[in-house]
Amino acid sequence: MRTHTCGELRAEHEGQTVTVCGWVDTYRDHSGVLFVDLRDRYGKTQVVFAPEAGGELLAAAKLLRGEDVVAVTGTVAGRPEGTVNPKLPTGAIEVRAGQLAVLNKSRTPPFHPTSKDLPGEDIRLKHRYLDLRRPAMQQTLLLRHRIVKVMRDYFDELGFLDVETPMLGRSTPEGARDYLVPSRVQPGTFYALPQSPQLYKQILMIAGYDRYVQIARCFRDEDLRADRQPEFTQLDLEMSFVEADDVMGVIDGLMARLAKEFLGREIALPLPRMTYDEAMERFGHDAPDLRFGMEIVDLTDLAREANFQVFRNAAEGGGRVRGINAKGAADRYSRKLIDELTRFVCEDFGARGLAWFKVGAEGKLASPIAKNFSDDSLARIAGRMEAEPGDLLLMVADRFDVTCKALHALRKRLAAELKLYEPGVMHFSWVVEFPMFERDDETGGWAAMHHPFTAPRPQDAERLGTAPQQCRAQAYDLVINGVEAGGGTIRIHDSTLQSQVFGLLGIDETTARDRFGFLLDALQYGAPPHGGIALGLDRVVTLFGGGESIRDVIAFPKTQRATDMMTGAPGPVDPRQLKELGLSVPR
RNA sequence: GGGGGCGUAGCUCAAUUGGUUAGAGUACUGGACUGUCGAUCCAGUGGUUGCGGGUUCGAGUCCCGUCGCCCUCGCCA
Repeated sequence: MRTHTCGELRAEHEGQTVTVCGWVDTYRDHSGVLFVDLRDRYGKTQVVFAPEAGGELLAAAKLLRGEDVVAVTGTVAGRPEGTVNPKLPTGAIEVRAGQLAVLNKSRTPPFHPTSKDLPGEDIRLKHRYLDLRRPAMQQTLLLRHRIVKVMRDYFDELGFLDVETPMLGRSTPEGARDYLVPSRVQPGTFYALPQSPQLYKQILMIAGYDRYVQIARCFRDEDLRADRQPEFTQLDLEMSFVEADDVMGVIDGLMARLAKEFLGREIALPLPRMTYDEAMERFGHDAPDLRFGMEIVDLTDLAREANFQVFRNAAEGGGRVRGINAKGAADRYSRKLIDELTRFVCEDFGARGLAWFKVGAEGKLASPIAKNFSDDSLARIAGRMEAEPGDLLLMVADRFDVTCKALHALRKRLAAELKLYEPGVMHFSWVVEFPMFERDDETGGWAAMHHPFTAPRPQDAERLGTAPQQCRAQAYDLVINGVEAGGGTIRIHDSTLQSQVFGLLGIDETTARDRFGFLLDALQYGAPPHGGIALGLDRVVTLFGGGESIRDVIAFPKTQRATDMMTGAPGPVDPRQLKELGLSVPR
């Protein structure tokens, strides 16, 4: 139908007869002559309807409106002097129309894809077919395609095998809430959509497919965020006969290739690594944003000697007093703004208060609470925090985990407000040696921090029975710009050890056999040491595209209430369908 | 489940302290215009101020409830 796209015609095509197809982007009717910018995903080309081609053609063109789909046959011509448009790649030429076919008239659209005013996201989602016509969305989906292509090529070169795993699996109550699919054939039973292909890929290792990779769709029925959708995509991989270093090395190589391809940057390998404990100590979070400093400083020992009760009580009660130094920010934060920061850490992160000092001209700390400290004490705090005139010092005294949450949130917020990093910069790193277990607030028992198949470090295996809280896992998270881009572990390949971990997690033998019997069995038939990782593809694309929300890198995302505004999903079903499935819905 | 923000014309937004007939740009419709490119100029259509209730002489504005979208805490092995 078409001979060229709307993005490819140049001066060299002058004189050729061509047919271009696309959407009417804009039209400029000068009565005697009419211009139409025709748009497709490759670009825009100006089409001219002039009287020489006949009054009938011009009359037909006058009826064109935005988003009509047309085919135009005409001659490529250089534009008259002074009318070249340097803003368009095709701006040197135009197509002098000889024929016009209106392939499909458009209703007046609720918004125009190239309008400068972006409509609200709900409108964009409802009319996603219009939103996806926007050049920015098309570029993003192209970026996503190219990233996936680089990934597939990379893993193919390394001998990885792409294997598909089932979408209809078995529910495992651990972890996130499952999406369930009722079985018609066996009423009252349910499949679960995969939260990840975790168990299948381990089985593939046991089956001898020593390098597996998959771009896998995953499902988790939890509340949504800007970086969380109920269905999302993972780059999932697993390797046999490897240690953590090997898996991280493979991902290092992938990140280097992506950085080179999409940022035009060489990044130094191996990517920097930091232990979980160090990350919590220095940044208060297991996915620290390393694009800027403003590290957390511990003041607990100094607080113990201070007269300030809040600090003293925290320090002596087993808590911690820690702070951050917002360099040069004293003038930027008025008393009112600091009150807002206080409200922020208290209401959102459970802190009981926010202590602050502004560093004056001679390095003297000024604050409503300064009177509670001796000059010597203040000087030591200033020294510890490397305070200089103009700095703003912020401190939280509380349980360790509360200081982590509050200071991490503050650090993130201040960095954004103070523009502590360049928008285009990307920082890649690993956080390693996560704890095996964390306390489950509901049951009071132990819960797996990553998942129940994670192997402890060899030197920690014997502490499983004695000091589980001290066990560190062979786990590694890839962190990009303070975002957890992916995570993985070396798995347990020994059924005895696996049973022991299940036991610690309060999964008794009967339950374990019932749910994971196939895995425990498989582990007894020659399971190689293995491990892997999964990257959140949507997040990776968002990061490389410089966006804010993963909804913008997903063609058809869901809203915060997990609905699809275009299709209306989820929706009610016919009672007959329920009956077939043996289901009844309470009203 | 909790906290916060937003909701006014198809779209993007405005509307002073609660005060007369809710405006602008754009889109759309009609007209003018033979080189524009965010075309321009003239005219016009277009409103249950998300929905429901309340306070008031009077509500887009204040109060209560509710719905929707977004951010966030919890949640997310």
